[in-house]
Amino acid sequence: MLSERKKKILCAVVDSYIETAAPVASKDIQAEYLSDCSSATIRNELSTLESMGYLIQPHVSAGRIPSEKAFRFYVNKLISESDVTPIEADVIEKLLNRKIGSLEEVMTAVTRIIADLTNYTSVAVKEDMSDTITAIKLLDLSNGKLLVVIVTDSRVLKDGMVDLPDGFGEQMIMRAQLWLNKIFCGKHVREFIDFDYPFALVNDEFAQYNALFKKIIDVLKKVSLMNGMDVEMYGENNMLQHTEYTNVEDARKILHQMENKEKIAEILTNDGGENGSLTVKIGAEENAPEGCAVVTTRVSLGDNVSGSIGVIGPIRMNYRKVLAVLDKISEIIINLVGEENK
Amino acid sequence: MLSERKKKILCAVVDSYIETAAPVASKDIQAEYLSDCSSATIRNELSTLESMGYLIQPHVSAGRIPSEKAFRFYVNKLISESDVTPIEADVIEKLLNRKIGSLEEVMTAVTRIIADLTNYTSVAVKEDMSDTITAIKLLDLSNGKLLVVIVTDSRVLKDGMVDLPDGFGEQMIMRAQLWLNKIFCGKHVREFIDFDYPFALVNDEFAQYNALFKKIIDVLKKVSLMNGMDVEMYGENNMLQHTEYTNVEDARKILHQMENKEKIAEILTNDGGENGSLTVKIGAEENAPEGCAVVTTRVSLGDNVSGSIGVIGPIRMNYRKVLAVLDKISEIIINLVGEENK
DNA sequence: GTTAGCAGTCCAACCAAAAGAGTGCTAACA
DNA sequence: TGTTAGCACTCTTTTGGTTGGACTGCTAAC
Repeated sequence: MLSERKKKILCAVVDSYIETAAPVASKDIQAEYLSDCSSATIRNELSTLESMGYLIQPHVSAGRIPSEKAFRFYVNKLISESDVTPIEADVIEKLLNRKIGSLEEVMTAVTRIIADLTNYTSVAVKEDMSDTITAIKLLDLSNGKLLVVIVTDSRVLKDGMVDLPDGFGEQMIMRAQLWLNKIFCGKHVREFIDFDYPFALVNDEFAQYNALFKKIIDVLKKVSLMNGMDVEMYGENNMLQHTEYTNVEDARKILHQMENKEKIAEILTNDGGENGSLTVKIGAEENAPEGCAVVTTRVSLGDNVSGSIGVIGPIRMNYRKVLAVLDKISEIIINLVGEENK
Repeated sequence: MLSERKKKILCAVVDSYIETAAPVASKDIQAEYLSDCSSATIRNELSTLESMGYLIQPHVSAGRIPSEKAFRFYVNKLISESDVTPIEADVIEKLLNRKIGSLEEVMTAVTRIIADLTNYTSVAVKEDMSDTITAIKLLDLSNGKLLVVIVTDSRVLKDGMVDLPDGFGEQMIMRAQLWLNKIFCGKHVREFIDFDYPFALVNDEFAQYNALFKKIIDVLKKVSLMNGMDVEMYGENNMLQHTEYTNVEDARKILHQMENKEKIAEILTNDGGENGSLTVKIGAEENAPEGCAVVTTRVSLGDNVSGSIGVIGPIRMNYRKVLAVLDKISEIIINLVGEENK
């Protein structure tokens, strides 16, 4: 267990390092955080903190920089003390209130707001656990095309367009629609990832529908590939503003990691957490992208839909601010969803 | 007018610079491109080419690098001699043939293929000149929501979802649909950018429809903002691979310019060009992003729809390859569209 | 008009020296 | 026993100077 003074000094190092990105010297700490004891005392403490694994000294005549363990300690402290300053709460609220619309629109708005406010990269993931098909609608666009709309219990899946075979009149479209509903309603979207066309289902009378059905199933397959997960990301290039990535090679690597949306989505969603809970993952061992930390909050968006909102930034991130912003955002969204379900 | 030898030397400088990104010395040219005269002769020529504005000497004991004027000359020569090598044509064809689907899918596939093949950034823009509304369909999703589908003569606009007011039965939805079609069919999508809700249009009988109509018009507005232009972009991060952007600050600037999709779309579309024509814009004076060049080809996609496909890269770009790829791609797409219209 | 040769310029790399930043240790003190 | 001042020591950063090399421009000869 760390003494109070050690805690104070450790947090001072982290705070200072977050601000300046430079090794922190004993004198700095004395001047800015702990004027009631001398730099020599602080040096002693720093030395033991280093041997405990909290600090790293790049070379003998340099100050100390915090290890990932130190960041972990710092973040735990922030969260446990719920030291989440309600700064800018009203700004966020105003920004968001203007943009209420579909869930997708909220996601887009939220990522933009967070990225702009924090200057890091922001991600939102929506997971749909249910996605049982409740209806399939065929809409004749009167130009030889058919719009296929797949409705699930929680959303309208991205619709696809299909060429209408010659000689398909309104009657036949209605019949096709009936058939499709009979076959697919109540099934789960994910069942179609490896779906082979069931010729047996279609008797001779409906042979002429074959081509059409095949195409519609292709639409279903495509949709099921997305697996009920929507990922929205914004501010990737903000990463380049931060001093840790001074050479282009590093920057390239970071941006490359960001391109893997599935991976990022997994990081955000893979440990449940309660509605409104805040999680922080630091560094590659904790499964964040290399050299990065990921702060996440989870929000429940209805019975079978849940979302994660996150910020990705350098390990030397302004956690205080990020946690505050995410906390506020999740609160607003939870309220918003609550109201809607009234 | 340049002598033949000057042309040869100038192109040699550009070729070499494209390959190595380093100033080109007279000896290099002699060794690799022009062994039938001495380096001293080449030096003389280089000196006059410099005074003509084609070359730049970073310092007195360095070789020469090409100016934008030199690149202009080089590219013009490539295009006029239609020196477009048909390399990799079959690769492109195979890749694309797998992905034929809606125009949107083709756009996505095309940008990915081009970006991967060239290692630059690729953009595709689809412009729709007509976009007259031919039908508005309201689809009851049986969960209190109404799906609004707006069909134009050339495509289905992104549909929006609207809450169904209480007590709206099938009959009323049908009537609303009739009304909407009466009001909006034949109008151009762009008319709705500054559309104020015309209360006068709605007589007392339809007062109850007011709220619904307002929402639907909001959907229309949102759609018209996109102004019939679809932009697809891929490979932004490829820019970081190129040696001109060695410091992160420059890289950030470039990527920041790429974020402005509207600007990029404008660059790609603002001078017409024929079906299959190739255009190259070099540097900021020619309206490309700073430090970049943009190679564009235009394809006609039907009566009122046209597209531009482009590559954005550093001014020191491998024009030969890029021109070849774009040329082939546009050929394939033109064929593809041609077949469909048969 | 072309070329060899040479002087001249500038850059890049290297090294040494000096300055600066910070620590660790020691000895003294409360 | 914990704290502190002071100093020696280490390592980095900066500076300045030197050298070697890369190219050119010019001159004179062909």
